[in-house]
Amino acid sequence: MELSSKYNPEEIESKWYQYWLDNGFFRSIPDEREPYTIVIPPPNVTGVLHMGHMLNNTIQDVLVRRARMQGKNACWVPGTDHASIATEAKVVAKLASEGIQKSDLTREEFLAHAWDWTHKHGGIILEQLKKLGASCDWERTAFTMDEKRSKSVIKVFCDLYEKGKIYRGVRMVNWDPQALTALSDEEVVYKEVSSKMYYLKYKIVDSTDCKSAPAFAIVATTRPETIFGDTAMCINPNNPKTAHLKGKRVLVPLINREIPVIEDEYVDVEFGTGCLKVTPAHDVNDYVLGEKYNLPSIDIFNENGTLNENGAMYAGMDRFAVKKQIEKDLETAGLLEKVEPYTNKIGFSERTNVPIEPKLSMQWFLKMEELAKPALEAVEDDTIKFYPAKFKNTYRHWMENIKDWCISRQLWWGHQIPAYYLPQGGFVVGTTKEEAYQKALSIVNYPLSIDELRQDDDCLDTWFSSWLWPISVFGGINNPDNEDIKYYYPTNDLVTAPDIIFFWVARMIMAGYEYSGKQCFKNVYFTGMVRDKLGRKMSKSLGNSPNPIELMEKYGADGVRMGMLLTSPAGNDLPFDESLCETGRNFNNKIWNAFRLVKGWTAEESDIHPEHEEKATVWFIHQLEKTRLEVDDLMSKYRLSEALTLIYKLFWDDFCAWYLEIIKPEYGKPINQITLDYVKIYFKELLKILHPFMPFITEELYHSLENKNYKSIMFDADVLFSGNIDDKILSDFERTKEVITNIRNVRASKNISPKETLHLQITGEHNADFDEVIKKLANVEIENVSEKSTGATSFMVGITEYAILLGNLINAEEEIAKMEAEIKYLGGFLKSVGAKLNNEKFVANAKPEIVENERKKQADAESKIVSLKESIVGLRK
RNA sequence: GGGCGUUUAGCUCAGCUGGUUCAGAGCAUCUGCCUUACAAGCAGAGGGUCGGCGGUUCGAAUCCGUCAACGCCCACCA
Repeated sequence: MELSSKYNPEEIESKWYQYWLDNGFFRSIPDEREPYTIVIPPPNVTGVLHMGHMLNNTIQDVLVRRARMQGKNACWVPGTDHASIATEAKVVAKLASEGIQKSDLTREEFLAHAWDWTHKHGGIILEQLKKLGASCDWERTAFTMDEKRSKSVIKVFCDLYEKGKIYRGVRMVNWDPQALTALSDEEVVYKEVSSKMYYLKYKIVDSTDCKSAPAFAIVATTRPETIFGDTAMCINPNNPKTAHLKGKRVLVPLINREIPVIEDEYVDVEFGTGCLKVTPAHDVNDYVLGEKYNLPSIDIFNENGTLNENGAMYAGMDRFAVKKQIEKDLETAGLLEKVEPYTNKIGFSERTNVPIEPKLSMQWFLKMEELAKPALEAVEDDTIKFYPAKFKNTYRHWMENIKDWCISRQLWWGHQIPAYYLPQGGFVVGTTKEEAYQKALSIVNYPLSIDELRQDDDCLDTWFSSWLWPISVFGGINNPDNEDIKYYYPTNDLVTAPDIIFFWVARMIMAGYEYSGKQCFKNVYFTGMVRDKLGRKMSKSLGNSPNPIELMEKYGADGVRMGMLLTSPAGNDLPFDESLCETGRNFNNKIWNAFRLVKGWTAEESDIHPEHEEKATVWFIHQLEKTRLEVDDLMSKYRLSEALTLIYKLFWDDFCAWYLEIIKPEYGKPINQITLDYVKIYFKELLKILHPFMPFITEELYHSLENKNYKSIMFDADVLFSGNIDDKILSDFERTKEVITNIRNVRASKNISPKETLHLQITGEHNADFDEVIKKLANVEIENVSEKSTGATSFMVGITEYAILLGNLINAEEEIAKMEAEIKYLGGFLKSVGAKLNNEKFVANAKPEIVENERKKQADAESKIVSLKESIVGLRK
């Protein structure tokens, strides 16, 4: 069969993925083997694959495949997240485009649309992951809102409520007037915006305008539209500039409502005018002041950001329109002293990108302090390890200052809060309406039918389901003693991005201890953020995000996987450039062509194993095993890109550029059978080391290499070599490489064809083991001499001199100049070594082996100079 | 404002507890090659006073201090 000189991934990739699926190779069920478990960070159910997913899932697949190859029972649980806000927003937008308003629908109708949408778009992303080669156990695919997960969430809510950890309360929340829901602090993004500072005039009650006592107090604010919610003005008691306001009352502009002047050191004397308007309903700090001084709180907004009846003449207008209008009206009324441009930071909704409105509302909260304790400890003492460890700092800081978690969201798409309100006030919590009803009956003293219970309209924050993920995917909440949870839990590694360390990672750790009494995973690998090569975040609006599917079509999944991994140290951002995929593709091609070469060889039985082949074959096994150990070490530290780079060099440089070149027979000639057997074994080993990184091409070649009926490379856990690595063989071969490179250099500089055999003279200590290798790769004849001939150019490797006879090609002047430069360099080197050795403190303080080494360096340099000088004398003859 | 981190070749990064000629790798660049596995390739080469300054030490890319630039997180003076 004629093989193309280019590797063509498309057909091969789909073929093998189907083969893996058909044979159930990703399936995992508990058995006697050691388990290895990863749960996927569930992507949004209606999302599509982006580069962040590519990186994250490639890493997980590498870890899972590696564990599987090591003979562990590897289980990678896939799934998706219902993503309340994001999904609901998409559904609302889609309905709007059809002329349907959410408010026109009942909850049931809306949810029917949402499920339709979910079924239509859901799972696309999982199909895309298959293209990448993700070896998930698809039979375990879970969804944060499927029946089992929903049951878990409700059970946990009820349990936490029973334990007194969940409570209801009026709190200042971040209100998203577009999504019509409260957001957690983590869902608010602060952005710098250029706005205006308005200086408003509040008339002082019972004052007349004169120089000593002005009639107005000036308040600086960026939000004049909120004056209708003012319930006090605040000054700093220590500020002489505002001392005249003490004990006074002032009038809110335009509506002339009287409010008191209060005093608190919170007010910054330096900032603005020293007078602060206090609007407890619409500002977090004002809210705190309001609590402290028992101020009334006037809510002036409707849920959608328009003003309510408290907004007087502006009732019904949108907050932004009011801001514009009120500026004009204040101006007209002579109550606006001035307006200045001002830059400040405003919170925006992460999901809808509209400015959030601090708003008082009734929400559900979860007490976090107790939950945080074991979770903080586990990370502090490395029970749960973070890679890179620097994220421990971030984690600690958050956990030590943890606030209660607002878990309710005013959405329909999600888990509805299992609290049921009673007709005459109060509520009960129960996993089902029936259970709640029974509880209600036990506390009310009036006749009650089940239909009179009204379930809370809100649903739970999405993260309230994802924080249970590592347990709930194994049914560990509903059935804590089942086989799966006992076997797979705690999971091994979690691979995720650092931006959800609080949202998700911290909360999973807490839920883990609360609901299993154990850590939920052992290691957390934080990936970096994928950026473009200019360092910008990838985003749809910039259009700088490549389509992963197209990338895989262009470079092959293996090529893209390699491209992603080549430069992605944990926790550091990944500046992605398509050329990385090109490198990956080129490497695939290299592997492919190495295979073509080996596959094309015919073998010849022979009793004699040619020396160069035998020696190189021994060398390569040591090189292979050395690299394997280094790779193991790097992988244990989650240094994936370094491990991959080592494998890359092992294959490209050591295997192809050196080993295959050494043993390659002349065109059309057969190769020695023993050598061929070894080459195939080595090739197979290389494929095995490569497989976690590049699953497709390795599976293809593994099967093609020999006609044996292999099952899959995925389970080939055999270890080829268990002997000791012989460092001498490795260092001797490194010297051999150096000799060969030097000879090639001579050829290049003298323009001598590789076909012309040269004569090499060796003076000094030299291990002849690899002489046959040198002869073949450098095309030389070798002679050991005590003194080299004249008319030769020479180079040194260590303290041995290698001379190539060039006859009349030699240019004595050039040679002398070269050697004199070398002598000069060595002279400088000797000087610095000598300085060290003559320094008594160095000799006294440095470790003996260091000193000994310096002595050796000195002796070597001296002997080199001697032989160089002799050579110069020889050339001058 | 508080905290964390980064700064080494044109680019992306290694360099662990100071000491092997320790200044490295890959990519990019340059030179010469279409040599029967691979031009998506082969053989070579050039390129950095390790962000600045100061200190500790016999010895600093490595440890300490300080400054600067950049990045991230937290807080949010209206």
